[in-house]
Amino acid sequence: MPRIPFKQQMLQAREDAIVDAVNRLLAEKGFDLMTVDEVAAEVGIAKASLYKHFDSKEALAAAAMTRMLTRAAAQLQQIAAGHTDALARLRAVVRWTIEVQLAGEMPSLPSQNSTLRAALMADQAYLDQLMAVSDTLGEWIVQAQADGQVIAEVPPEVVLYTLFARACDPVLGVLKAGGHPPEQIITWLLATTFGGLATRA
Amino acid sequence: MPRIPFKQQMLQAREDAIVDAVNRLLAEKGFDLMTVDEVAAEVGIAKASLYKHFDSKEALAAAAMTRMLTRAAAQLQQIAAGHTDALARLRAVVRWTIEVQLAGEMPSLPSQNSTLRAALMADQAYLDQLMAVSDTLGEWIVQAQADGQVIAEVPPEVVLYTLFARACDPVLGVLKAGGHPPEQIITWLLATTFGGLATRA
DNA sequence: GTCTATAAAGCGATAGAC
DNA sequence: GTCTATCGCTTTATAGAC
Repeated sequence: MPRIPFKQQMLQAREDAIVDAVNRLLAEKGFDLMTVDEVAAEVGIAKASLYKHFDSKEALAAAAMTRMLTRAAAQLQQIAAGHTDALARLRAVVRWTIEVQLAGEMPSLPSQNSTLRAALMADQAYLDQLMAVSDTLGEWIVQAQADGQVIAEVPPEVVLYTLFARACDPVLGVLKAGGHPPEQIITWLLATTFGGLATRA
Repeated sequence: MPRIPFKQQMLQAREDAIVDAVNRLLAEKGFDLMTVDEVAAEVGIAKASLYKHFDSKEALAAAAMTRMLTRAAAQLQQIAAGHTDALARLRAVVRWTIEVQLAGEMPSLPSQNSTLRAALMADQAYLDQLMAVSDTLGEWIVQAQADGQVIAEVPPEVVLYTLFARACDPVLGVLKAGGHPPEQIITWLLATTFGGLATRA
Protein backbone atom coordinates (compact mmCIF):
# COMPACT_ATOMS: atom_id res chain seq x y z
CA MET A 1 0.00 0.00 0.00
CA PRO A 2 1.54 3.24 -1.20
CA ARG A 3 2.34 5.82 1.39
CA ILE A 4 0.75 9.17 0.74
CA PRO A 5 2.44 12.11 2.41
CA PHE A 6 0.30 13.87 4.98
CA LYS A 7 0.83 17.25 3.38
CA GLN A 8 -0.38 15.93 0.07
CA GLN A 9 -3.52 14.59 1.71
CA MET A 10 -4.20 18.02 3.15
CA LEU A 11 -3.66 19.55 -0.25
CA GLN A 12 -6.11 17.14 -1.82
CA ALA A 13 -8.67 17.77 0.90
CA ARG A 14 -8.34 21.51 0.46
CA GLU A 15 -8.82 21.28 -3.28
CA ASP A 16 -11.80 19.02 -2.78
CA ALA A 17 -13.33 21.63 -0.51
CA ILE A 18 -12.73 24.27 -3.17
CA VAL A 19 -14.35 22.19 -5.88
CA ASP A 20 -17.25 21.49 -3.52
CA ALA A 21 -17.86 25.20 -3.12
CA VAL A 22 -17.50 25.88 -6.82
CA ASN A 23 -19.89 23.06 -7.66
CA ARG A 24 -22.50 24.38 -5.25
CA LEU A 25 -22.18 27.97 -6.45
CA LEU A 26 -22.29 26.95 -10.11
CA ALA A 27 -25.47 25.03 -9.43
CA GLU A 28 -26.98 27.93 -7.49
CA LYS A 29 -26.03 31.00 -9.51
CA GLY A 30 -24.24 29.86 -12.64
CA PHE A 31 -20.81 30.81 -13.89
CA ASP A 32 -21.32 34.48 -14.65
CA LEU A 33 -22.89 35.35 -11.31
CA MET A 34 -20.44 33.29 -9.29
CA THR A 35 -17.49 35.37 -8.07
CA VAL A 36 -14.09 34.12 -7.00
CA ASP A 37 -14.48 36.12 -3.79
CA GLU A 38 -17.55 34.07 -2.95
CA VAL A 39 -15.71 30.84 -3.55
CA ALA A 40 -12.87 31.91 -1.29
CA ALA A 41 -15.29 33.02 1.41
CA GLU A 42 -17.19 29.74 1.17
CA VAL A 43 -14.02 27.70 1.57
CA GLY A 44 -12.77 30.01 4.28
CA ILE A 45 -9.46 30.95 2.69
CA ALA A 46 -8.06 34.04 1.04
CA LYS A 47 -8.61 34.59 -2.63
CA ALA A 48 -4.89 34.68 -3.31
CA SER A 49 -4.64 31.19 -1.83
CA LEU A 50 -7.30 30.03 -4.23
CA TYR A 51 -5.18 31.17 -7.13
CA LYS A 52 -2.31 29.02 -5.86
CA HIS A 53 -4.51 26.01 -6.52
CA PHE A 54 -6.30 27.10 -9.71
CA ASP A 55 -5.03 29.48 -12.35
CA SER A 56 -8.31 31.18 -13.18
CA LYS A 57 -12.03 31.30 -12.62
CA GLU A 58 -12.42 29.19 -15.76
CA ALA A 59 -10.10 26.57 -14.28
CA LEU A 60 -12.32 26.42 -11.21
CA ALA A 61 -15.36 25.78 -13.35
CA ALA A 62 -13.51 23.19 -15.40
CA ALA A 63 -12.50 21.32 -12.27
CA ALA A 64 -16.07 21.23 -11.03
CA MET A 65 -17.39 20.04 -14.36
CA THR A 66 -14.67 17.41 -14.63
CA ARG A 67 -15.51 16.02 -11.21
CA MET A 68 -19.20 15.92 -12.06
CA LEU A 69 -18.41 14.06 -15.28
CA THR A 70 -16.24 11.65 -13.34
CA ARG A 71 -19.12 10.99 -10.97
CA ALA A 72 -21.41 10.57 -13.95
CA ALA A 73 -19.06 7.99 -15.44
CA ALA A 74 -19.09 6.09 -12.16
CA GLN A 75 -22.87 6.28 -12.08
CA LEU A 76 -23.00 4.88 -15.61
CA GLN A 77 -21.08 1.85 -14.40
CA GLN A 78 -23.55 1.37 -11.57
CA ILE A 79 -26.41 1.62 -14.02
CA ALA A 80 -24.78 -0.77 -16.45
CA ALA A 81 -24.48 -3.31 -13.66
CA GLY A 82 -28.09 -2.88 -12.63
CA HIS A 83 -29.79 -2.89 -16.03
CA THR A 84 -29.20 -4.92 -19.18
CA ASP A 85 -31.95 -3.25 -21.17
CA ALA A 86 -30.58 -0.27 -23.14
CA LEU A 87 -33.67 1.90 -22.79
CA ALA A 88 -33.87 1.13 -19.08
CA ARG A 89 -30.27 2.30 -18.78
CA LEU A 90 -31.01 5.56 -20.54
CA ARG A 91 -34.02 6.16 -18.35
CA ALA A 92 -31.91 5.49 -15.27
CA VAL A 93 -29.36 8.05 -16.49
CA VAL A 94 -31.97 10.74 -16.90
CA ARG A 95 -33.45 9.92 -13.51
CA TRP A 96 -30.04 10.30 -11.92
CA THR A 97 -29.37 13.67 -13.57
CA ILE A 98 -32.75 14.91 -12.37
CA GLU A 99 -32.00 13.76 -8.85
CA VAL A 100 -28.67 15.56 -8.88
CA GLN A 101 -30.37 18.73 -10.04
CA LEU A 102 -33.06 18.43 -7.40
CA ALA A 103 -30.30 18.13 -4.81
CA GLY A 104 -28.86 21.42 -6.08
CA GLU A 105 -25.63 19.75 -7.09
CA MET A 106 -25.66 20.05 -10.86
CA PRO A 107 -23.24 22.74 -12.03
CA SER A 108 -24.37 24.63 -15.09
CA LEU A 109 -22.20 26.54 -17.52
CA PRO A 110 -23.27 29.11 -20.11
CA SER A 111 -22.80 27.76 -23.63
CA GLN A 112 -22.28 31.27 -24.99
CA ASN A 113 -19.16 32.27 -23.05
CA SER A 114 -16.32 31.83 -25.51
CA THR A 115 -13.54 32.30 -22.96
CA LEU A 116 -14.97 29.52 -20.86
CA ARG A 117 -15.46 27.28 -23.86
CA ALA A 118 -11.85 27.76 -24.87
CA ALA A 119 -10.66 26.87 -21.38
CA LEU A 120 -12.75 23.70 -21.34
CA MET A 121 -11.57 22.63 -24.78
CA ALA A 122 -7.98 23.05 -23.59
CA ASP A 123 -8.54 20.96 -20.46
CA GLN A 124 -7.52 17.39 -21.21
CA ALA A 125 -8.99 15.90 -18.04
CA TYR A 126 -12.34 17.49 -18.85
CA LEU A 127 -12.27 16.27 -22.42
CA ASP A 128 -11.33 12.76 -21.34
CA GLN A 129 -14.22 12.47 -18.91
CA LEU A 130 -16.63 14.03 -21.37
CA MET A 131 -15.61 11.55 -24.02
CA ALA A 132 -15.88 8.63 -21.62
CA VAL A 133 -19.44 9.58 -20.70
CA SER A 134 -20.43 10.37 -24.27
CA ASP A 135 -19.02 7.12 -25.60
CA THR A 136 -20.87 4.98 -23.10
CA LEU A 137 -24.12 6.83 -23.65
CA GLY A 138 -23.60 6.66 -27.40
CA GLU A 139 -23.29 2.89 -27.25
CA TRP A 140 -26.46 2.56 -25.24
CA ILE A 141 -28.32 4.84 -27.61
CA VAL A 142 -27.26 2.88 -30.69
CA GLN A 143 -28.17 -0.34 -28.92
CA ALA A 144 -31.58 1.01 -27.93
CA GLN A 145 -32.22 2.08 -31.49
CA ALA A 146 -31.13 -1.31 -32.83
CA ASP A 147 -33.50 -2.95 -30.36
CA GLY A 148 -36.35 -0.77 -31.57
CA GLN A 149 -36.71 0.95 -28.21
CA VAL A 150 -35.55 4.42 -29.22
CA ILE A 151 -36.70 6.17 -32.39
CA ALA A 152 -34.37 5.66 -35.33
CA GLU A 153 -35.69 8.67 -37.25
CA VAL A 154 -33.34 10.81 -35.19
CA PRO A 155 -29.54 10.33 -35.26
CA PRO A 156 -27.87 9.09 -32.06
CA GLU A 157 -26.16 12.47 -31.79
CA VAL A 158 -29.49 14.24 -31.36
CA VAL A 159 -30.62 11.73 -28.76
CA LEU A 160 -27.38 12.31 -26.86
CA TYR A 161 -27.80 16.08 -26.89
CA THR A 162 -31.38 15.71 -25.76
CA LEU A 163 -30.27 13.65 -22.79
CA PHE A 164 -27.52 16.14 -21.94
CA ALA A 165 -30.06 18.94 -22.12
CA ARG A 166 -32.08 17.25 -19.40
CA ALA A 167 -29.12 17.79 -17.09
CA CYS A 168 -29.72 21.52 -17.20
CA ASP A 169 -33.41 21.70 -17.94
CA PRO A 170 -35.00 24.96 -16.80
CA VAL A 171 -38.36 23.20 -16.55
CA LEU A 172 -37.05 21.31 -13.55
CA GLY A 173 -36.08 24.51 -11.77
CA VAL A 174 -39.55 25.95 -12.20
CA LEU A 175 -41.27 22.79 -10.98
CA LYS A 176 -38.89 22.58 -8.04
CA ALA A 177 -39.67 26.18 -7.12
CA GLY A 178 -43.37 25.35 -7.52
CA GLY A 179 -43.16 23.02 -4.55
CA HIS A 180 -43.96 19.77 -6.29
CA PRO A 181 -42.63 16.60 -4.66
CA PRO A 182 -39.38 15.33 -6.18
CA GLU A 183 -40.71 11.94 -7.23
CA GLN A 184 -43.59 13.65 -9.00
CA ILE A 185 -41.20 15.89 -10.92
CA ILE A 186 -39.09 12.91 -11.93
CA THR A 187 -42.14 11.06 -13.20
CA TRP A 188 -43.28 14.02 -15.26
CA LEU A 189 -39.90 14.70 -16.82
CA LEU A 190 -39.29 11.06 -17.67
CA ALA A 191 -42.73 10.96 -19.27
CA THR A 192 -42.17 14.02 -21.45
CA THR A 193 -38.59 13.07 -22.36
CA PHE A 194 -39.20 9.50 -23.42
CA GLY A 195 -42.93 9.48 -24.11
CA GLY A 196 -43.29 12.95 -25.59
CA LEU A 197 -46.16 15.38 -25.17
CA ALA A 198 -48.48 13.73 -27.67
CA THR A 199 -50.58 10.76 -26.63
CA ARG A 200 -49.76 7.31 -27.88
CA ALA A 201 -52.37 5.88 -30.21
CA MET B 1 -56.69 59.57 -38.88
CA PRO B 2 -54.73 60.72 -35.86
CA ARG B 3 -51.79 62.96 -36.51
CA ILE B 4 -48.55 61.71 -35.08
CA PRO B 5 -45.87 64.34 -34.53
CA PHE B 6 -42.77 63.85 -36.61
CA LYS B 7 -40.53 64.04 -33.60
CA GLN B 8 -42.48 61.31 -31.89
CA GLN B 9 -42.08 59.11 -34.94
CA MET B 10 -38.33 59.62 -34.78
CA LEU B 11 -38.36 58.75 -31.10
CA GLN B 12 -40.25 55.56 -31.80
CA ALA B 13 -37.92 54.63 -34.62
CA ARG B 14 -34.91 55.23 -32.42
CA GLU B 15 -36.28 53.09 -29.64
CA ASP B 16 -37.12 50.36 -32.12
CA ALA B 17 -33.53 50.41 -33.31
CA ILE B 18 -32.36 50.11 -29.71
CA VAL B 19 -34.63 47.15 -29.01
CA ASP B 20 -33.48 45.56 -32.26
CA ALA B 21 -29.88 45.73 -31.11
CA VAL B 22 -30.73 44.45 -27.64
CA ASN B 23 -32.74 41.60 -29.08
CA ARG B 24 -29.90 40.55 -31.34
CA LEU B 25 -27.29 40.78 -28.61
CA LEU B 26 -29.45 38.90 -26.12
CA ALA B 27 -29.88 36.14 -28.67
CA GLU B 28 -26.17 36.08 -29.44
CA LYS B 29 -24.48 36.43 -26.05
CA GLY B 30 -27.17 36.44 -23.41
CA PHE B 31 -27.88 39.04 -20.74
CA ASP B 32 -24.76 38.74 -18.61
CA LEU B 33 -22.31 38.99 -21.48
CA MET B 34 -24.17 41.77 -23.24
CA THR B 35 -22.82 45.20 -22.28
CA VAL B 36 -24.64 48.51 -22.53
CA ASP B 37 -21.61 49.91 -24.37
CA GLU B 38 -22.14 47.31 -27.08
CA VAL B 39 -25.78 48.20 -27.41
CA ALA B 40 -24.93 51.87 -27.79
CA ALA B 41 -22.22 51.11 -30.34
CA GLU B 42 -24.57 48.87 -32.31
CA VAL B 43 -27.24 51.56 -32.47
CA GLY B 44 -24.65 54.21 -33.18
CA ILE B 45 -25.46 56.55 -30.30
CA ALA B 46 -23.76 57.46 -27.04
CA LYS B 47 -24.40 55.37 -23.98
CA ALA B 48 -25.79 58.37 -22.10
CA SER B 49 -28.39 58.79 -24.83
CA LEU B 50 -29.43 55.20 -24.33
CA TYR B 51 -30.16 55.93 -20.69
CA LYS B 52 -32.51 58.74 -21.74
CA HIS B 53 -34.69 56.07 -23.32
CA PHE B 54 -34.28 53.23 -20.85
CA ASP B 55 -33.52 53.46 -17.14
CA SER B 56 -31.28 50.43 -16.81
CA LYS B 57 -29.80 47.41 -18.51
CA GLU B 58 -32.64 45.37 -17.05
CA ALA B 59 -35.16 47.74 -18.65
CA LEU B 60 -33.48 47.14 -22.00
CA ALA B 61 -33.84 43.40 -21.61
CA ALA B 62 -37.44 43.75 -20.47
CA ALA B 63 -38.27 45.83 -23.54
CA ALA B 64 -36.76 43.20 -25.84
CA MET B 65 -38.59 40.38 -24.11
CA THR B 66 -41.86 42.27 -24.14
CA ARG B 67 -41.59 42.91 -27.87
CA MET B 68 -40.81 39.26 -28.51
CA LEU B 69 -43.84 38.23 -26.45
CA THR B 70 -45.97 40.70 -28.39
CA ARG B 71 -44.79 39.13 -31.62
CA ALA B 72 -45.48 35.71 -30.17
CA ALA B 73 -49.02 36.75 -29.32
CA ALA B 74 -49.53 37.96 -32.89
CA GLN B 75 -48.12 34.69 -34.16
CA LEU B 76 -50.58 32.79 -31.98
CA GLN B 77 -53.43 34.61 -33.69
CA GLN B 78 -52.06 33.65 -37.08
CA ILE B 79 -51.79 30.06 -35.95
CA ALA B 80 -55.29 30.06 -34.49
CA ALA B 81 -56.62 31.26 -37.83
CA GLY B 82 -54.72 28.60 -39.75
CA HIS B 83 -55.41 25.56 -37.57
CA THR B 84 -58.48 24.37 -35.72
CA ASP B 85 -56.85 21.27 -34.28
CA ALA B 86 -55.37 22.00 -30.83
CA LEU B 87 -52.34 19.73 -31.20
CA ALA B 88 -51.64 21.14 -34.66
CA ARG B 89 -51.66 24.59 -33.12
CA LEU B 90 -49.17 23.61 -30.45
CA ARG B 91 -46.90 22.02 -33.03
CA ALA B 92 -47.07 25.19 -35.09
CA VAL B 93 -46.07 27.22 -32.05
CA VAL B 94 -43.02 25.11 -31.39
CA ARG B 95 -42.08 25.22 -35.06
CA TRP B 96 -42.26 29.01 -34.98
CA THR B 97 -40.10 29.32 -31.87
CA ILE B 98 -37.50 27.06 -33.45
CA GLU B 99 -37.50 29.16 -36.61
CA VAL B 100 -36.99 32.32 -34.60
CA GLN B 101 -34.08 30.71 -32.78
CA LEU B 102 -32.55 29.51 -36.03
CA ALA B 103 -32.77 33.06 -37.32
CA GLY B 104 -30.78 34.20 -34.28
CA GLU B 105 -33.64 36.37 -33.07
CA MET B 106 -34.73 34.67 -29.87
CA PRO B 107 -33.53 36.64 -26.82
CA SER B 108 -32.59 34.51 -23.84
CA LEU B 109 -32.47 35.59 -20.22
CA PRO B 110 -30.78 33.82 -17.29
CA SER B 111 -33.37 32.45 -14.88
CA GLN B 112 -30.95 32.78 -11.99
CA ASN B 113 -30.38 36.55 -12.04
CA SER B 114 -32.57 37.85 -9.23
CA THR B 115 -32.11 41.52 -10.12
CA LEU B 116 -33.36 40.83 -13.61
CA ARG B 117 -36.23 38.75 -12.35
CA ALA B 118 -37.34 41.54 -10.05
CA ALA B 119 -37.23 44.04 -12.89
CA LEU B 120 -39.34 41.80 -15.11
CA MET B 121 -41.88 41.13 -12.37
CA ALA B 122 -42.25 44.89 -11.91
CA ASP B 123 -42.79 45.53 -15.61
CA GLN B 124 -46.51 45.58 -16.30
CA ALA B 125 -46.21 45.54 -20.08
CA TYR B 126 -44.04 42.44 -19.85
CA LEU B 127 -46.41 40.72 -17.46
CA ASP B 128 -49.41 41.55 -19.64
CA GLN B 129 -47.87 40.06 -22.75
CA LEU B 130 -46.60 37.05 -20.86
CA MET B 131 -50.06 36.39 -19.48
CA ALA B 132 -51.68 36.85 -22.88
CA VAL B 133 -49.37 34.26 -24.42
CA SER B 134 -49.64 31.87 -21.49
CA ASP B 135 -53.41 32.07 -21.40
CA THR B 136 -53.81 31.28 -25.07
CA LEU B 137 -51.35 28.42 -24.91
CA GLY B 138 -53.00 27.16 -21.75
CA GLU B 139 -56.36 26.97 -23.47
CA TRP B 140 -54.91 25.05 -26.39
CA ILE B 141 -53.16 22.65 -24.06
CA VAL B 142 -56.31 21.91 -22.05
CA GLN B 143 -58.23 21.48 -25.30
CA ALA B 144 -55.61 19.11 -26.69
CA GLN B 145 -55.74 17.08 -23.50
CA ALA B 146 -59.53 16.96 -23.59
CA ASP B 147 -59.35 15.78 -27.19
CA GLY B 148 -56.94 13.01 -26.20
CA GLN B 149 -54.12 14.47 -28.29
CA VAL B 150 -51.80 15.48 -25.45
CA ILE B 151 -51.00 13.28 -22.49
CA ALA B 152 -53.23 13.91 -19.48
CA GLU B 153 -50.84 12.31 -17.01
CA VAL B 154 -48.98 15.60 -16.89
CA PRO B 155 -50.64 18.84 -15.69
CA PRO B 156 -51.13 21.60 -18.29
CA GLU B 157 -48.61 23.68 -16.38
CA VAL B 158 -45.84 21.20 -17.11
CA VAL B 159 -46.77 21.04 -20.78
CA LEU B 160 -46.63 24.84 -20.91
CA TYR B 161 -43.18 24.97 -19.31
CA THR B 162 -41.96 22.28 -21.67
CA LEU B 163 -43.09 24.34 -24.65
CA PHE B 164 -41.48 27.48 -23.22
CA ALA B 165 -38.27 25.54 -22.70
CA ARG B 166 -38.15 24.75 -26.41
CA ALA B 167 -37.82 28.49 -27.02
CA CYS B 168 -34.37 28.43 -25.44
CA ASP B 169 -33.30 24.86 -26.05
CA PRO B 170 -29.51 24.44 -26.07
CA VAL B 171 -29.89 21.36 -28.25
CA LEU B 172 -30.90 23.60 -31.10
CA GLY B 173 -27.78 25.71 -30.76
CA VAL B 174 -25.56 22.67 -30.98
CA LEU B 175 -27.35 21.27 -34.01
CA LYS B 176 -27.25 24.67 -35.68
CA ALA B 177 -23.52 24.90 -35.07
CA GLY B 178 -23.20 21.35 -36.42
CA GLY B 179 -24.27 22.56 -39.84
CA HIS B 180 -27.51 20.62 -40.14
CA PRO B 181 -30.14 22.10 -42.48
CA PRO B 182 -32.84 24.09 -40.66
CA GLU B 183 -35.75 21.98 -41.83
CA GLN B 184 -33.96 18.88 -40.61
CA ILE B 185 -33.44 20.41 -37.18
CA ILE B 186 -37.09 21.40 -36.98
CA THR B 187 -38.19 17.89 -37.86
CA TRP B 188 -35.95 16.34 -35.22
CA LEU B 189 -36.98 18.70 -32.44
CA LEU B 190 -40.68 18.35 -33.20
CA ALA B 191 -40.24 14.59 -33.14
CA THR B 192 -38.50 14.51 -29.77
CA THR B 193 -40.78 17.10 -28.20
CA PHE B 194 -44.12 15.61 -29.18
CA GLY B 195 -43.19 12.03 -29.93
CA GLY B 196 -40.55 11.48 -27.27
CA LEU B 197 -37.35 9.49 -27.52
CA ALA B 198 -38.93 6.08 -27.05
CA THR B 199 -40.51 4.29 -30.00
CA ARG B 200 -44.26 3.95 -30.26
CA ALA B 201 -45.45 0.42 -29.92
C1' DG C 1 0.76 28.01 0.98
C1' DT C 2 -1.58 31.51 3.34
C1' DC C 3 -2.33 36.02 4.27
C1' DT C 4 -3.24 41.53 3.46
C1' DA C 5 -3.23 44.89 0.24
C1' DT C 6 -3.56 46.46 -4.25
C1' DA C 7 -3.25 46.63 -9.09
C1' DA C 8 -5.74 46.61 -13.55
C1' DA C 9 -9.65 46.46 -16.15
C1' DG C 10 -14.56 46.34 -17.22
C1' DC C 11 -19.01 47.83 -16.47
C1' DG C 12 -23.39 50.26 -15.15
C1' DA C 13 -24.76 54.68 -14.52
C1' DT C 14 -24.44 59.89 -14.36
C1' DA C 15 -22.80 64.99 -14.76
C1' DG C 16 -22.86 68.76 -17.35
C1' DA C 17 -22.14 71.26 -21.75
C1' DC C 18 -24.60 72.01 -26.02
C1' DG D 1 -31.95 64.37 -26.62
C1' DT D 2 -27.30 63.86 -27.78
C1' DC D 3 -22.75 64.21 -26.81
C1' DT D 4 -17.91 63.69 -24.05
C1' DA D 5 -15.95 62.66 -19.96
C1' DT D 6 -15.99 60.53 -15.73
C1' DC D 7 -17.61 58.57 -11.46
C1' DG D 8 -18.16 54.61 -8.43
C1' DC D 9 -18.29 50.07 -7.89
C1' DT D 10 -17.31 45.20 -8.77
C1' DT D 11 -14.39 41.69 -10.18
C1' DT D 12 -10.40 39.12 -11.78
C1' DA D 13 -5.87 38.58 -10.78
C1' DT D 14 -1.26 39.53 -8.55
C1' DA D 15 2.59 41.45 -5.37
C1' DG D 16 5.02 40.77 -1.51
C1' DA D 17 5.44 39.82 3.51
C1' DC D 18 5.32 35.82 6.59
